[in-house]
Formats: sequence, structure tokens, C-alpha cells
Amino acid sequence: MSKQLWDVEEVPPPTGTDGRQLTERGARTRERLLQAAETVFAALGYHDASIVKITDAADVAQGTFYLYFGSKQQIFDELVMDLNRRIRRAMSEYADTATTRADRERLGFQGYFRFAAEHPALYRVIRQAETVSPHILKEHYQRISRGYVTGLAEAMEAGDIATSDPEVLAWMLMGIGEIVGMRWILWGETDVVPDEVFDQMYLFVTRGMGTGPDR
Amino acid sequence: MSKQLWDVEEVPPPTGTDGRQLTERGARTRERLLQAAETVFAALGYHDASIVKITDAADVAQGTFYLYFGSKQQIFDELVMDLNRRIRRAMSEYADTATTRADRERLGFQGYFRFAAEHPALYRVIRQAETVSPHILKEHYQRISRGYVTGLAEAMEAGDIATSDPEVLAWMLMGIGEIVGMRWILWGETDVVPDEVFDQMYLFVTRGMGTGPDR
Amino acid sequence: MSKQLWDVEEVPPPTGTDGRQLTERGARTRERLLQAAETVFAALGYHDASIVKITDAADVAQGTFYLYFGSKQQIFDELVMDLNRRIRRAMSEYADTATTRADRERLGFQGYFRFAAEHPALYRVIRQAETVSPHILKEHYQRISRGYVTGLAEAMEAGDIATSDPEVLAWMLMGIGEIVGMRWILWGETDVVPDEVFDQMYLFVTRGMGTGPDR
Amino acid sequence: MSKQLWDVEEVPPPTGTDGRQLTERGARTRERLLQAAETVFAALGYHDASIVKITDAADVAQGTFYLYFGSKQQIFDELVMDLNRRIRRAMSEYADTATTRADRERLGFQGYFRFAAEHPALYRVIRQAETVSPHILKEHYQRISRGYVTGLAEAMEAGDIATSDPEVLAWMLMGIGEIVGMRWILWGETDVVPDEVFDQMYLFVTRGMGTGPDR
DNA sequence: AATGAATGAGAGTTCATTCAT
DNA sequence: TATGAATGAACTCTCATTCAT
Repeated sequence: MSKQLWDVEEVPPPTGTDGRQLTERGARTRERLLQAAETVFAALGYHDASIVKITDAADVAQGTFYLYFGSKQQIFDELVMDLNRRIRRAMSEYADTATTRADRERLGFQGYFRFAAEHPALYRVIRQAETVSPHILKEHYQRISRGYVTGLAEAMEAGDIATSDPEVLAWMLMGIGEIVGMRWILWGETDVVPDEVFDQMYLFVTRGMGTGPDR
Repeated sequence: MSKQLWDVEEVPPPTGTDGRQLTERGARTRERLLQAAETVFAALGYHDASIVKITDAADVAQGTFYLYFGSKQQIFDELVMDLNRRIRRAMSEYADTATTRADRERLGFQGYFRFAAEHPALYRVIRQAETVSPHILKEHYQRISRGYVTGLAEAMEAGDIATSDPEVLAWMLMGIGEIVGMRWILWGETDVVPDEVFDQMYLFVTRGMGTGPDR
Repeated sequence: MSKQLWDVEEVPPPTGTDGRQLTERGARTRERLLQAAETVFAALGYHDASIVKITDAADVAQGTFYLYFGSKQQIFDELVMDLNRRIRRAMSEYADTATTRADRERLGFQGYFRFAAEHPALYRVIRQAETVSPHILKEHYQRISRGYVTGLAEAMEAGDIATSDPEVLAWMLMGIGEIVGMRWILWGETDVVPDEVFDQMYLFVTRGMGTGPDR
Repeated sequence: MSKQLWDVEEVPPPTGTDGRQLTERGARTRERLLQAAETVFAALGYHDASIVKITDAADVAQGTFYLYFGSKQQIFDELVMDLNRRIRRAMSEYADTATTRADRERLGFQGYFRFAAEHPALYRVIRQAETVSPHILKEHYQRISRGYVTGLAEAMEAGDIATSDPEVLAWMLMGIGEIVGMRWILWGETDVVPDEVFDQMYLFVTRGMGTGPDR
């Protein structure tokens, strides 16, 4: 397997609201706030989350928040992009253990479901973005799709799956992963996708891509 | 084609907050509020929409709102269920014109996309539900899935598509429809799904279900 | 004496923040807020006055404030214009009792000093306007000057005072009135301008205008 | 002409908040802060100016401020007294070039107007003092008045102007200068007092003092 | 059925000031 | 001497909701 599918970019060093570089202490506080935000947004949703609740959870004073983030929106956006990077990393880690190309998508799904199970914030936070920060939501899907497209195009060229528009395919795979994760992980009794469901899903996907068991 | 796929139930006559039957005038006012809410929620999202804005748009006094709805949540929930009924009706209307069973899903997708194009509120409002009213969101998906399941089970029995768990299949179809609609209608330049995309999508779906061109 | 020097315009009926006409009850509340604002601004100055303090003084809830005024600025501006109308009315009432034209300015000064003595708000509030709302301050002086100009032009035409630019003269009279009022009323021990001071001032003014005792 | 009218006192060497003498570097920083304060207060007014903005303008850290000034008030007061010294110096410089006693007041006015034109801070800052630091405002006027009184008393004794209470006269001259400067310099199109206006004003003043052209 | 004035809790945000480094 | 992170009280303003008319 050549390179990583979701080749996750490095993050630039964080700055304060005024644009200045942070001391180590500052960076630590900022990180605490970001973690608190994840918890609070996941538990309460964007509206109902409040800056007081975030600073309480981070155990800093209200005013401190504004040293690092300009507004509730801004920390939200940052959190979404942070989650996005972590999902892609999770998917990469799984997918890159594949020994055959055909296994890649399967492992990608598993990475995604695993991450979703461990981070309830994922759905609660990201779906909010639709109205809170539409452009960030777009960005989120696009970044994931990009990774898929790369891998799918390769697979098509190698003749492993039927040739088609890799972008359409990529979005469909995301749509499937998202709704299955929501239905069986977020709303399910267990926090994994049951094996029979996974298998049915995967059968559908491979058939759809033109790599069924018949191939 | 036997019966409707999304057999949409009748709605009971609306009542006021106090539970009493409404006069005709009252029913009209209530309707005005519901329409105003759709506009306002779609334009601003749940948090940013406010009851003043809704009553302003409906051209009634603030107090009047509470004669018909108990809270902001409640009108939101009602709106979601209303949209849900209308989508299912739209999907049914399309699907029921199918002359062959195989055409049903295709037409169902088209009904959905058409509705999405005409009602931008769909995504903006329904995705909000994730945090505003989780149980309503669940209800929304379940009702649509139910229609799919009925039709898919029938088709499997008739041998038109490969046998599998119709529920898993139903959810995947929803997931695909939702994300494709978002990507190409909500975010696309045109407000229809381009033909090539639709075809690629449909090819994937039919292959996945085991009804490809090869059948 | 022909007509009034400071012919004070009528005020339009007050409206709420949303532009709607007020009920009688609303008008009363609005008035209460305006009076409270005068007291509070006079006692504390613009910065140190707060909306809580104003609503407390008016004995209404904080939110009520915003039914009638859009911001602290706005109630301040309104208050300045209100004081301005009242000063001009006070000056008019005095000046219009004059039996000889020569007496008019004397009585105008007295009207002004009397008003200043009774309304400590005058200086505290109006001088603030310099930075809070420069254009309102300008308006304030211009309206008073306009009344002066009318009277002075008349007097010049009648040959009662030496001919000169009535506007320059008007502003000087205001400047004198303002600083004398500040020095002897606002900062003085008594709250009237001592007779000897008033006489000295008036002698200076009449000589300056070319209507000394020598005329 | 005997001595200076506004004989401006020397300022004691500045100290830090802790009362200790400053090093040369400290004195420089303190000076930078004072200059930044003039700019910021003039541009924004007392309330809207903030210590962050002052320290930003002075390019020092927030904490540094408190090494030199105890509070926002304190730097404001110091700034007012600084401006006051500079005005008096400006007036003196002009007045002391007078060759005849009668010319003194004329030149004093010109010095004042020139200073006002060059320092818009003058009005914006000093008028603030009304509520920020009433006693400082009083002090400001009194110091200027003192210079006037000295000169006017001398002139009366010499028979150059009519005898009267020099204090009343002094305050009136200040009032005139202030309002004319505001009307024609601060609010005027040009930043000088137009010649005709100045002449009208000066004619009024000389007549009022009993030194008209008729003398 | 409809109004609109009134409420008050709570939101986001700013800012003078302190203090460890 | 200088820094800049941290504080927390106070501010302006919004809003869902109640209630007398």
C-alpha cells in the first residue's frame, strides 16, 4: 500500500486572540479550553452550551476564554476542524494496516466507526455545523472525501473496482458511513455496529463498486 | 404497483395550547405561525431564530404565539414532523408513477431531490434537530425508513433484488440520498443533481442491491 | 415684544424601539425612564451610569429599558435634546416678560441661570456630550444660538445695539453664560449668581454690544 | 511688559507608582505612556479608551502601565494638567510678544486658538473632566484665570481698561475663548478662527472692558 | 382570539487590575 | 524594568415567557 489515504496536515502553533505567539503556559490553557469545549458541546449542543459552562469545565475564569478565542463560534469552528483531523487520522491508521487493496475501504469504515463510538461529540458537534458554520461543515466533508478520492482512483486504475466518477463514489461512502454510524452506534444499544449489519453494508458497498464476491 | 410506499397518515385537527378545538380563525393564525417558523428557522437556524422574529413574520403579537404553541421547541418539533410528512408525500407521489418495480427507487430518489431543491429548509431545519430534539430526528428517519423497508421487502420477495436485511438497505439509501442532496443540491451550483451524478449514483445503488444491468 | 425668542418646537408622540406607537401605559413608563436617566447621568456621568442603575431608579426591569430605547447612547441623546428644549423654554419665559427690548438679554441670562440652578444635570450631562455624541452637542448650541440670533438681529435693526455679526455675538453670549453659571452656580457656595457678579457681567455685555449706560 | 502673564511652574521629576525615582529608561517609558494616552483619550474619549489600548499604542505590556500610573483616572488627571501647562505656556509665549499692554489680550486669544487648532485633544479631553475628575477641571480653569487676573488687575491700575472685578472679567474671557474656539476651530471648516470673526469678537471684548476704539 | 407591556434570568463580552516570572 | 497570563466583576443586551387588558 503506497502512501496514506488521509494524509493529515500539521497544525500551526496556536496564537492568542491578539495574534501573538503563546508561552507554554498559554498553550496549555488553550488546550484545556478546547477539550472542555468538546465535552460541553457534545453534551449540550451549540445553543445551550455557553462560554461560562466551557470555562467552568476548563476551570479558568470567564475572561480567560477571550485570551484564546474570539467567540463561541470560533472555538466551535476550531473544534470541528480538530475533530476532522482526528477522524482522518483514525481512518488512516486503520486503512493503512490493510494487506490487500480490497481491504482498505473495509478498514476505513472500521476506523470511522471506532472513532464515532469513542467520540460521541462527533455527531452532536459536526451536525450542528450545518447552521452554525456551514462553510466549516463543507470543509469537513471535503477533506474526508479527498482522501477517499485518492484511494478510489488508484483502485480503479489498478482494475480492482469498476471505473466510475470517484468523487460521487466517495460522497456515497461517506453518506453510508455516517447514517449507519448514527443508526447503530449513536442510537444503537451497543456502541459497535453489529457484525451482521456491517457485513450487509459491506456487501452492498462492494457490489456497488463492482468488486463483489463474484469478482 | 400495489399500495403507496410512504403511506402518509392523516393529521388530527390542531388544538390550542389549552387543548381546546380551534375556531377557523384560530386555525388560520396557527397555520400562519407554522409557515413563519419554517421561513425563520430555515433562514437563521434554531438558535438565532426567536419567537419575536416568528411572530413578526407572522404578523401577530408575541403573546399570541402561546395560544397555539407551548414553547419554541414545540413549534420546532411540529415543523420537523410537518416537513417529514411532506417529504414522504413527495416521494410517494413520484414512486407511485413507476410502471416497473425496478423504477420505484429511482423515482423515490427523484422525488426526494426535487423536494430538497424546493425546500432549503429541509437540511437547515432537520439537521438542527440533532441537538434540539434528538427523538424527533430519530422519528424522522424512522418514518422514511419504514416506507423503504416495505417496498424493499416486497421487491426481495418478488426476486427483483437480492435478499438481504431490508432495514440496513433502507438506511443506506437514505444516507446516500441525504449526502448527495447536500453536496449537489444544497451546495451545488444548480439546484438539481446533474444527470451524470444521478446515473453514477443509481448504478451504484442497483449494483449494490443486486439488480445491476447484468441482471 | 413681538414673538418668542426661543420658539420651542412641539415634540412628536413617542414610539417604542420597534417604531410602534405607544399605549398610554407605555408612554408613562418611557417617561419614568427618561426622568431616571436625568438623575442618574447627572449624579454619575455617562460612563459610570449604567442601564441597571437607570432601570433601578425607574423601578422597572432591565429588559423594559429596551422596549423604549435602543441603547444607553440613545437615551442620552434624547435626554440632551429634552434638556435643550427645556432650557430654551425657560429662557423664553423669562425673556418674554421684558418690557423694553434692552431688558431681553438680561432676562434671558436670568432664565438660564435659574434653570441651571434647578437642574444640576445641565452641566454634567451636556458637557459629556462632547465625546458621547458630538453632533448632539453641536445641535444643542445651535438651537440656542438660533434664538439669540433672531433677537439680536431685530435689536440691531431697531438701532438698540451696535450693528455686527449676530452669530458671533450669540455664541459669545452663550460662552459667557455657560462659564459664569459653571463658576458661580455649579461651583459656587450659593446656587445663584451673586448680584455683584451678575451686574459686572451684564455691564460688560451691554458695553460690548454697544448699549452701555452711556447710550 | 513686566513679567509673564501665565507664569508656568516647573514640574517635579516623575516617580514610579511605588514613589521611587525613575531611571532614565523608566522616565522614557512613562513619557511614552503619557503620549499614547493623549492620542487615545482624544480619539476615543475617556470611556472607550482602555488601558489595553493605551499600552498597545505605547507598545508596552499591560502590566507595565501600573509601574507608572496607579489607575486610568490618574493618568487622565496627569494628562489634563499637562495640557493645562502647555496651553498656558502657549498663551504666555504669544502675549509676551505684545508691545503695548492693550495688545496682550488679543495675543493671548491668538495663542489659545493656535494651541486649540494644533491639539484637538484639548476639547475632547478637557470636557471629559467634567465628570471624570471635577476637581481637576476646576483646577484647570482656575490656573488659566489666575494668569488673566494678574494681567487685568495691572491694566486696570494703569487705567488701560475700566475698573471692575478682574475675576469676573477673567472667566468671561475664558468662556468666550472656549466657545469661539469650539465653534470655529473644532467645528469649523478651517482650523483657524476667520479674521472677521476674530475681529468682531475682539471688538466686543475691548468695548466690554472699556477700551473700545472710542478710547 | 388577540394584544403588547413587563419580566428577569442569562447570554456574550470587556476591562481595570493583580501577580508570578 | 518588563512581561503577559489570569482574574472576576460589571456591563450591555436578548429572549422565552407571563399576564392584565
